[in-house]
Amino acid sequence: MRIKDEFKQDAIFNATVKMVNEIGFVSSSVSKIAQQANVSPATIYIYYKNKEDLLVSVYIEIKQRMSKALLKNFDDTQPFRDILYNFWLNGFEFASKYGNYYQYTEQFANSPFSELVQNSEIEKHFEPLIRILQKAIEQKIIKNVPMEILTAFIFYPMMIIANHKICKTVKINKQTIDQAFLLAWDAIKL
Amino acid sequence: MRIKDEFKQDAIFNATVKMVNEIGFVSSSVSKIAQQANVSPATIYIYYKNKEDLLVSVYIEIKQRMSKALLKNFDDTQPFRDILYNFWLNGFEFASKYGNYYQYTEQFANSPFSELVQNSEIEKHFEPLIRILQKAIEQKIIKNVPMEILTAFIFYPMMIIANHKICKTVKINKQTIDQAFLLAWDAIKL
Amino acid sequence: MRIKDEFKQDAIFNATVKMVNEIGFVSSSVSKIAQQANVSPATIYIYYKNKEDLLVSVYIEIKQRMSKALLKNFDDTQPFRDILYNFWLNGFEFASKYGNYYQYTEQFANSPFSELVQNSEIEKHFEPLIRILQKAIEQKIIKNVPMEILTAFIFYPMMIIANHKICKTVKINKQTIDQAFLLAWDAIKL
Amino acid sequence: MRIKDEFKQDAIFNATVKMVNEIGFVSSSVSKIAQQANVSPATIYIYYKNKEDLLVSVYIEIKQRMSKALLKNFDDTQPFRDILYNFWLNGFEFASKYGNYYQYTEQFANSPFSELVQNSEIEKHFEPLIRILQKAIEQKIIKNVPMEILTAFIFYPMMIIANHKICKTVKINKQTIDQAFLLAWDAIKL
DNA sequence: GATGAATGAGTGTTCATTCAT
DNA sequence: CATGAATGAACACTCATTCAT
Repeated sequence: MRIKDEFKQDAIFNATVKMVNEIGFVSSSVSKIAQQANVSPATIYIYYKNKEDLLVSVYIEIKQRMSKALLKNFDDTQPFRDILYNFWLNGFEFASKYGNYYQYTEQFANSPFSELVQNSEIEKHFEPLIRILQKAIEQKIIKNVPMEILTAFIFYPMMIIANHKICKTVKINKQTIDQAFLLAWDAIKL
Repeated sequence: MRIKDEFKQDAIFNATVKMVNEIGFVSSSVSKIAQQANVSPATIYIYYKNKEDLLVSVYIEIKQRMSKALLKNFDDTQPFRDILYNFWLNGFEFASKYGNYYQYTEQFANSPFSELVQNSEIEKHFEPLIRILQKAIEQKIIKNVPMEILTAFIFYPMMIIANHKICKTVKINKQTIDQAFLLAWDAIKL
Repeated sequence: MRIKDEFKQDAIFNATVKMVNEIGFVSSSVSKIAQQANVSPATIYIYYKNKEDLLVSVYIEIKQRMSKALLKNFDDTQPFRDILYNFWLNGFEFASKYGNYYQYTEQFANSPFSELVQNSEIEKHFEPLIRILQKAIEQKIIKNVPMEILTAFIFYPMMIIANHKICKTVKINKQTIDQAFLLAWDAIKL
Repeated sequence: MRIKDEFKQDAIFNATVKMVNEIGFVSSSVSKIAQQANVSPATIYIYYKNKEDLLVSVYIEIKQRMSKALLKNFDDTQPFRDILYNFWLNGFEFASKYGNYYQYTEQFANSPFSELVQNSEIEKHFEPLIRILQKAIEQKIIKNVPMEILTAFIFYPMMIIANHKICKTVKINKQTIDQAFLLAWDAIKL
């Protein structure tokens, strides 16, 4: 018998991201994705139970790659501010390289599909960051506010600014990235 | 000729928001919306050119109501910080009252439909706020960074935090709202 | 607005019977039926909730026509044997005229769909016959055995013999019909 | 070369009968049957040319087992009535033991597949019974009517009554079986 | 012999939209 | 203005069958 073709699975993954980016969640049909991947629609159902499973799986995969990228060179022996800054730079690098991944996750997260994914499933990948944030609170480096508020000022502005849609008018460069980081830092620091 | 029934148009508006909230953009079909509005599918085509027109119109309408709500009691003779704080409170009040509106805009903005709406069309409603932000920059009250960066630390965190999805674990109350405002303020202030 | 086209509904009914007769339950798809009825597949879903509803509705309709035909000239003031003989003749007449109806019911009854139809729903149409059978038992005209056994010797042999498939070798005529009735009569009479 | 695995073939046979009984002819797909038989779909195509061949072969196999069961202890030196009674008892025993076989044949016989099977192919197994029926006609023990009419009063009522579906209200026991036999006998006897 | 991967053609069903009233 | 009937095109998904191993 034939063995499962790793190349095919990858083609389906890429086709899914591409289609969702180009024509959106609403219009991305299984057959269009299949066509983009140069594969029969039926083949998709070998690798994924159904369309929902496909979309969710792609989302989780992206989130994993994302967390991996954002935590690159993560080193909790460094000063807290440096760790955060490194995280910040990683974010912009990832967003500029994989803007399409980001767009996919945004569309997914703002659809009812998102309820199918355990939030904890996603967040566990960011656990190291959460931990040093908590430590920084204890060491009175940053403000003692709920984690959700902290991330609202670190994570989301970064994503918003890095997202290419916003950046039509503003050129993103080292200076803007540093400027933005300063705002984030001022927001949270004690 | 009879005039278009204001009541029916409103029913269609509400049905559209409700359906998108309940079953998402992907599954919201014209006939389902019509059913929810107690109206024939054909009737929708009297008020809107097609489905796209319906979705876009609803989006713009919501954005208008939103800007109106956020700028309530806007008074540019007040100190800048008070204006911003008032804006902040309005945001949380709106989000708690009209979470469904917010969810609709999020789904819409993260879909390719959003490209059909002139960004300026939306932003013009927030023009008063933009103006006082620029004045505050000139007066060296806040940091001199691009407007997009400023809003990324004022507008988006507010929306994120106010959005009920986030608030499963954290109870939103006057204290958290004030805490969050402090972070936003520290982020932008000089 | 257009009103429901009685002609269309009839065309769908006939197309369903015809297709099931020609290519069987297994192969009769909604689109084939629609094509046969000169109608869009979508149109069928205006008149019937789904395929199952279509098949069941057609079955019930046929059964109603069938019972009506079999009980034609039913007159319970006549002698019991005459009533039964009349019923018998009606059966053969119906089968010869509407062999396709019979074939449909057989395919339906021997499929899992049959469980979707209340047996009582069908049997109630034959209630007059059941009543005179019971009276005949009380008057000691026929054997006192369960109703199911009686009908197994009246109804089913008639249907089997009348069914055209059987009759490839045997020519059905007045004589065979009378012969068969004699067997049925001898079977049940006391 | 390995020889075809008798065990596998049997598993496919049983799986086919089981699936058709559980979900009907219409929904019984090759892959579902394969899964039920713990076998790859491709394996089925080693033993059978195609799906049609599978269904037909299973039908013929069942019919063979059936005729064998019904003619158990067949002894044409016995009196005709005893032979028939023995046949009758065998029928009920088989039906109670192998109701699923019976259901399969009914679904098959009432589908267009049945036309693929030579009727003579099936009937040849019942040839001994046919022969003594003819002898009984010559000996003026039973009525001189076409064979199809005779069997319509012997074979079909037995099957109908024995079929478990009918027997929801009536308990089948030795008494009912004997009652029913009496009707059959009265029907055909001279 | 046996298998799971692979697929084009088909399934039942819903879609956005138009039409006749 | 308002409607439900009507539809071709598309939907998600499964089918019988073949292929490479």
